[in-house]
Amino acid sequence: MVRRTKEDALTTRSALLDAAERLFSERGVSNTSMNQVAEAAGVTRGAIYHHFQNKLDLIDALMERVRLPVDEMRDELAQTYQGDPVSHLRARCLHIVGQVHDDPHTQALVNILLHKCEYVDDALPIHLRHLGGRNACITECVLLADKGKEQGLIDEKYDSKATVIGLFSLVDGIMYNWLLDQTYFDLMQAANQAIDTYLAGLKPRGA
Amino acid sequence: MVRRTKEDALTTRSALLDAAERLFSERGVSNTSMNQVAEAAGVTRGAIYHHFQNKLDLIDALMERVRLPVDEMRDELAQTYQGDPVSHLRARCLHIVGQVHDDPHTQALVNILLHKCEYVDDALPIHLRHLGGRNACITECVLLADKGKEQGLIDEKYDSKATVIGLFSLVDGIMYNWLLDQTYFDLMQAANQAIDTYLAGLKPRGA
DNA sequence: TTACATACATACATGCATGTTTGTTTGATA
DNA sequence: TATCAAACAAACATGCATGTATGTATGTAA
Repeated sequence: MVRRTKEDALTTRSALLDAAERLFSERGVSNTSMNQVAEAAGVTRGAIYHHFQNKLDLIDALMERVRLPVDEMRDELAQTYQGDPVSHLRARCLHIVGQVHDDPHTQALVNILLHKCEYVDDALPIHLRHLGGRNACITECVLLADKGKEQGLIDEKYDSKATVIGLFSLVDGIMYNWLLDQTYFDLMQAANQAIDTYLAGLKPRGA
Repeated sequence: MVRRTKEDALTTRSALLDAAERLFSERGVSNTSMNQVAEAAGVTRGAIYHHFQNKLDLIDALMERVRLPVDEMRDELAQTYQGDPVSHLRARCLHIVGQVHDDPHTQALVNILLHKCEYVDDALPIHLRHLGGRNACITECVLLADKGKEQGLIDEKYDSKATVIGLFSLVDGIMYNWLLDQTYFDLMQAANQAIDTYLAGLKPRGA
């Protein structure tokens, strides 16, 4: 059956994205063929190549559809936040982890990015978007860390950029390992304790 | 020219592993064909299929050749270490990072594991080895963390397993991000500060 | 020196993934 | 209502990756 109206076309497109997201996350990007995606969506490859140029374009649309946590974090960072900069950092990190924990779309996409695709030259545009968002987010958080140092909440000896990179790496690493084996530990508990530990370590010794 | 003596065969095998390690790390596992590996090693696919059953077997041999940092860490953990448990943990984490930083083979393999292969069912045996080593290492480090709590070096409120998972995730995340873009930050500096921060956060508040 | 096994190269068969092109059915538009 | 374009399906062409089978030259042991 051919979908005819524009709404139907959007339904098809959405079904294709859903199928791709699921299959990529389950079986890996390069291990999933366009035909498999089409079949899972109940159409043929003709539909895919009508809506998307190729597999990369399909992945690009996947990332376009889901706001990555770091992007959302940047938006919220722009808003005012009552509280000290360190609490602000903690809230944002926990928000990222929470989104991966609770939102299936986000979880699938992060899983794809961390475990189900290879960082090769062909996929460079996709990874550049990933990296670009992260770096911009880091840059903004460095300002927060600086503010924390000014307010005496973070020890002067710490370099702010390294501080933020460490914090983000901690969050990345926890999600990375949890997505590898979700039964091995509880994500939210581990994230809460680890972030608390790290942030506690930032305090000046005298305080 | 055909290699004839046993030594020559080992040379060929080694050249194949070198080529595979380089190509996989540069262009991704599923994006590199057996033919490309053979050509890079100066032989034909016949040589590969003589030495290895298939691509998975080739990767398996790659991992067999290089001792992963966590495996080495387990060995060293078994040895006696003068100093407190927390310093012990710090030294081991920095050793892992240092090995990735300094040893090209280790760096290539970790790069492959983190960025250049997809965690799909087909590659399960390889990833199981990876996970197994990590989990065993974590189990041993949990004992160290417990000892740290006994000695009053680590706050009682922290769960030891979560403590170790956080520490390992921090190390994983830093290597993960550094391998993504080695120009963005200095690995050893970031690792040193981040690990120090995390370990400092483990101390009891009163201390 | 003969005989066999090793260490490959070469050739073959197969299948699949991709990209493109063409065809068909309908909705939308004038 | 006639026409055009959208939304696909279906068929086609191509290339590559894999696995295997065969061939061959040489080291090695009896």
